[in-house]
Amino acid sequence: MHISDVTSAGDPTRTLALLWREPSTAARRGPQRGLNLDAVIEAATAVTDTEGLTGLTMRRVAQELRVSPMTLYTYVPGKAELLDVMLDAAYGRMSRTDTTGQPWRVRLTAVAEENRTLFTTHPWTATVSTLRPPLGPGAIAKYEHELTALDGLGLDDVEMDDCLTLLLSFVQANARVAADARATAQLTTMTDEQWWAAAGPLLARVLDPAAYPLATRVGSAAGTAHGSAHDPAHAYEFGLHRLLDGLATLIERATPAASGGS
Amino acid sequence: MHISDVTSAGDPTRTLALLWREPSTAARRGPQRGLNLDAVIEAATAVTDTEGLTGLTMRRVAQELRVSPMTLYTYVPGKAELLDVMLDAAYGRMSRTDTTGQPWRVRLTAVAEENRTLFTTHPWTATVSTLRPPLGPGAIAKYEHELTALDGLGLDDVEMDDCLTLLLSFVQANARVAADARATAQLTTMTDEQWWAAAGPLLARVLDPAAYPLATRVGSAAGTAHGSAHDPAHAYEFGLHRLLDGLATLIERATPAASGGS
DNA sequence: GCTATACATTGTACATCGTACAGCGTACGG
DNA sequence: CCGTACGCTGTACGATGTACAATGTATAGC
Repeated sequence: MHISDVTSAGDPTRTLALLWREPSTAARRGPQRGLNLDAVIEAATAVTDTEGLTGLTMRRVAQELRVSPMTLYTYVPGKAELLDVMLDAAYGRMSRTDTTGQPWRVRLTAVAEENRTLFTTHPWTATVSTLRPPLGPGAIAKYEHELTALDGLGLDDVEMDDCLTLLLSFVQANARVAADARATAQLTTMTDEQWWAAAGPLLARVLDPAAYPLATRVGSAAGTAHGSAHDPAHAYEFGLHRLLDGLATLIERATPAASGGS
Repeated sequence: MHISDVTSAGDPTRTLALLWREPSTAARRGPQRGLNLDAVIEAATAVTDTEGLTGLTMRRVAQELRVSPMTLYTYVPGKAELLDVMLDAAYGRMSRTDTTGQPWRVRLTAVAEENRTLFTTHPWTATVSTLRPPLGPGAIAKYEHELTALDGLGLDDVEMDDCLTLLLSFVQANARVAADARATAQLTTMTDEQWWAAAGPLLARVLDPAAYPLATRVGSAAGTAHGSAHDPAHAYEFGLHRLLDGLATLIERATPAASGGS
């Protein structure tokens, strides 16, 4: 039922120490640790990749590591912080294409594509809120990299952040739909196509086409065009083009010389 | 912890009958019903408006109606279907401004604004997945109304749906941030400003500005420009303008005559 | 009017979650 | 060599959605 979780729900000090792997100050006294933070992150990520955010439970991760559930709390203060470090680690592992010298459209498309790949390989990353991002090395490196794609276009600092936020928000929104589709399909054991195939005829019985002419016409046109009333891949292509067109009027006003390719 | 839920997780037949208020075929035999579906919807909506989606529990709604939790199952097959009818009811109550004759930019801005108002008055509507929308009278009326804003612009049916989807997806993504902010603030008893105020200095200690020049410069510029690293209202204005600019190149190619206002 | 039946309502119960807490055993600092 | 800090674990609690059986009520058919 539940799909999305919050990050950074814990104490910022503790979380930041975790993210930046601050070494423990005091000398270790007790027994050897059987695991380490990265092992926990890896196991948790593996579980969540295959079973979704609903599958991410402390018990499940512990089982994966052949350890009692409570043991995880030795390495992580709680589930929220675990999600934080998982996210930062995923950011850190993203591929970062060097597109210096290329037209800005190519550079922004690459940024979008890199995030799209992240959301594809780790669908759960699309559904967590990044309002309070994990301020770890991964997230910072990602931010730095993505800003370079917007550097030298005549935008001021705030505009650069605005453009990046808009672009990433679009890619994430698009990926959420795909993630939702997967989660819902798993939850209801019914794919989207099956659901629309079941709901469509039923709807036709109660729906008066004369009362809602546009809805019925456009709805069925869109439904038949892509498979089943919504095609994330098509929406991505369409949306990205519109969005870049929209950024173009801003960017080319700032630097009339810079004409983006494609 | 959990913010987002899925709609339409139940049997489409049962859900559609509920949405369209199909009268029960058989004659009523047992005791009088003490409530009705709309009362349940109203109570559930009131609870969720004030306490968020996490506050929406069957027990809580039942308590509001001074009834045992299991009683709700007389009026609704389950929580998923309850969310469906709640959403459709909220759609049905949305105000629909008549903007016929106005320039397309004005019309689309009105559509965006109406949805923004929905997400403001009922924040939870922004966080539920509408991949499988509640196909009730409210949702259909909303779809019909919003499509009229895109009618007569020379777009084909699929393009109309594409444009609307993109626009609504943007408004929803923006509203999700605001909803997340509220939920996180409630969960951690710490506002966004407080969180950034706590995390910022900590981050400055571990972050090397030389290694991440753009991130530190742009990050702090954006942070000081709006209150705290992200301002949903600003992002909305900025994004909507870019998005309409992007749609302009599509629309004005379709109908060179149609020049949008603003 | 009487009874059988359909239905509204409810208390109890179960599986699942995160995690607080106390106990147990280990290995290092003095 | 011993006290103590720390890793690890079993048990337990409150919260969730909802299945199930029991209880009571109002109507249909006679």
